[in-house]
Amino acid sequence: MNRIAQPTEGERVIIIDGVAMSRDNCPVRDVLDHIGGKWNSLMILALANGPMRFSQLRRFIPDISQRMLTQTLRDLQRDGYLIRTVYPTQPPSVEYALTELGQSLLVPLRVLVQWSQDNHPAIRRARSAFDGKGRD
Amino acid sequence: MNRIAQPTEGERVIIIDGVAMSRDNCPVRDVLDHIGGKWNSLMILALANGPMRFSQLRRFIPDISQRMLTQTLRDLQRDGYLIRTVYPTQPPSVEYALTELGQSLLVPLRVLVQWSQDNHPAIRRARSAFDGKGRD
DNA sequence: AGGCCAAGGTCTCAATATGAGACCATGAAA
DNA sequence: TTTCATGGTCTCATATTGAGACCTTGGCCT
Repeated sequence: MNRIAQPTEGERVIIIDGVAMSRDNCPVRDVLDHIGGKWNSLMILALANGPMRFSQLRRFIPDISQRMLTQTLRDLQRDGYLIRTVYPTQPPSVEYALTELGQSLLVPLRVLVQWSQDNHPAIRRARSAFDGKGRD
Repeated sequence: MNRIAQPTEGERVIIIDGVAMSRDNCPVRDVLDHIGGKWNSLMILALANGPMRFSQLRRFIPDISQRMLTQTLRDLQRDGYLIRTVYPTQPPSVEYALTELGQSLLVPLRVLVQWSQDNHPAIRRARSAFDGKGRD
């Protein structure tokens, strides 16, 4: 479960559960850094039950700015999580849909969602306990 | 799998897989926003196989700044994922260890890690395909 | 004795990321 | 004729993060 390898003299790269803790050459950090973005995983979940258009997503996630919506969609498209289809209507409408890769990411995301629901009360308790300790 | 409820006249809160897309009153977004931070989930994974001290973590995750290390640890402690123990040595040493809550978060995180490993090649392919499309 | 190092931080300042909001072209609806 | 919706981009203000100096105490080396 924990391995240590030394690529060059004196340097050690520590790997836990397949996660190299140094940024370079670590698949997991590469993926995590992207889907860990502020809006990315939420966007995947938003598209979970069918394609959506730009403005639709905007209304769907009310607190995302148009700027970040564009950028998040581009990032996810670049990584192959979704496809962008432009329909030549007037004005053109654009549809975003999950790819198979995107769909498959739903599985681990749902595990996380489930965990969050189950443990949210505990987290809230911890938080108020911590914040309460400030006073005396 | 998809429900719509209206808390106040005209307002609609859309819920997918238990994730309300509006920020407020959504347990999942509350949790996700925190563990989705840049260093948070990585830190949990770093502590997966035993407690560690501050400087140890710093060496472990070479590209985190001391500032963010402190802050990330505080956040995780606040949410109850880890405990901070100060040993009254000279100079004092501080140990960070996962709580039960933190340990339990390892389960969904590992699912995500597994997925990342499995799908990293596909993502890299998608990325270079996308970037290649820029030229002509 | 003087200098350096490590412990676990905090403080300041620069770089980067995000948010708020104006703007754009088009065509349909009012 | 003004207005709206489409899917964006552009600019500017505000967060968030990174880089690096600084701090205190004691041990080690010379």
